[in-house]
Amino acid sequence: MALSPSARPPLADEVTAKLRAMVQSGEWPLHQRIPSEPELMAGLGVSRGTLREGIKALAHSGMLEVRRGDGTYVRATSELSGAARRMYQDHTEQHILEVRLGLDTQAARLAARNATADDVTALRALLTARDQAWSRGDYEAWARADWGFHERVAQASGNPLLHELYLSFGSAFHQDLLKQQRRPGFDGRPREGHDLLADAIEAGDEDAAAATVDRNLNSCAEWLAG
Amino acid sequence: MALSPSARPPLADEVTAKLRAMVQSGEWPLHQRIPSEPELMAGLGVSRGTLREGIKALAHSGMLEVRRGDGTYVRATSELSGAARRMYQDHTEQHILEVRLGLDTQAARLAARNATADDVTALRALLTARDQAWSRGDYEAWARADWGFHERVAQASGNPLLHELYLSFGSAFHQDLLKQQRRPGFDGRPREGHDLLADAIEAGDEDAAAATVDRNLNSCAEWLAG
DNA sequence: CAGACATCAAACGTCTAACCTTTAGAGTGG
DNA sequence: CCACTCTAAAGGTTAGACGTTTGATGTCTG
Repeated sequence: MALSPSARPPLADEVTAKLRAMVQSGEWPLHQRIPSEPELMAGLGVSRGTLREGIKALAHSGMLEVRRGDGTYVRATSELSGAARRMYQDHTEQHILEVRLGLDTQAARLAARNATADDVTALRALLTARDQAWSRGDYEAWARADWGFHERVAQASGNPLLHELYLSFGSAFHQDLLKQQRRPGFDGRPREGHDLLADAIEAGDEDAAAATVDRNLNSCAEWLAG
Repeated sequence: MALSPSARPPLADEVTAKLRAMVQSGEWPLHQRIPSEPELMAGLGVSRGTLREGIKALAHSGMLEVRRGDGTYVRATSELSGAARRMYQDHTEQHILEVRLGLDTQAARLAARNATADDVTALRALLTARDQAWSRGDYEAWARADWGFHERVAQASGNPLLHELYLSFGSAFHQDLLKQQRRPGFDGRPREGHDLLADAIEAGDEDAAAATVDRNLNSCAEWLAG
């Protein structure tokens, strides 16, 4: 009798889901070590093999990193980032930049449509921080602020999917950013582009926002090629 | 002798890589069942637990589907699709469409820049097939041709990363397409938009190509909202 | 006291072997 | 021809054992 509410989902999948929930809920913070396998076995009431299947699934997707002889650490809060990072290794800088251009342009357009006053305030603050960091030669802070600005634009788009995609590709984008900045003669203070984008977003001018991003990244592409 | 170039990577990871290679190389075609666990154990020379870790990693990413009591089947050729599909469940139709608009627009622009004569020929052929399918009321063929057209544009962009991303999101995009077409009053023959896009690509007019996609999808969005 | 080295315990990596549950398909009887 | 039964195959799960790596502890030496 099929009364059986049975057809129960594989235990290992439940384990995977529970582990993912622990990470996404923040109970296991980023960069921190999670409990050892024996502890989790006891806590979840499953055998080691089952538990390891769950762990490895998340490890493979980049969310966890398992270090032999040491422990297992949280490396990302989303599962896309792992796959995205792996894809990156197979593609050139130019192709990455082209994809980013597509996402960035759309994010800017939507941000112009949907950004709140808080969004605009945050964007302005990040631009100020970016400028100050450059002035005092703090490259790391500069990169963080620059990336923070772009990521905030994606968030201001009001589209969670776009935002998450952007975050997932973020690590790679950010790497490119760092690579750029180390080139001789790079000037990290092109306020024009970023300020214009913030202006367009605040004004709600979608076309201007999109055009600004387009101009910024295209010049960036030329600079890379040159 | 720790010079050891050793520090060999986990065996399970090698297994995962080998399985992925089998799928991506096409040796294990889509929708087909892969060898059983005992066979793979013998073939790869690893224990069942190790093998299962590799399989489950790919299963979790959506590339394989493991059916208890039956076997394991190939469900996708990329690992992004699984994560992408999962993300889809958490987002609305509108947000999906917005992301697609960003990717589609960029694909069209790049296609106008890089498309070969073969690309254009293929695009024209797909449009013809699309039109004919609509005429004879073959919805499935219509959807297939329509999706094929868009996917071919992404391919013609000459950007493998963009193409792969597009393919990864393809299943979900296609689902939306089918949902649309079932609405009463839907006219699947808007040749204008698609033909104009093909024209722009053939002419190498980037701005026109991007504008055409923008117009098409925006009207589509309005139609969905209305 | 500082640094190099030896040692140990903890944690993950892998293997073996068994038993359970589910599934698809062959086989059988109506 | 259909429905039922039965069975072999395949994956699901568990248990225990041993190997390997890593980080930390402790000790010895200069």
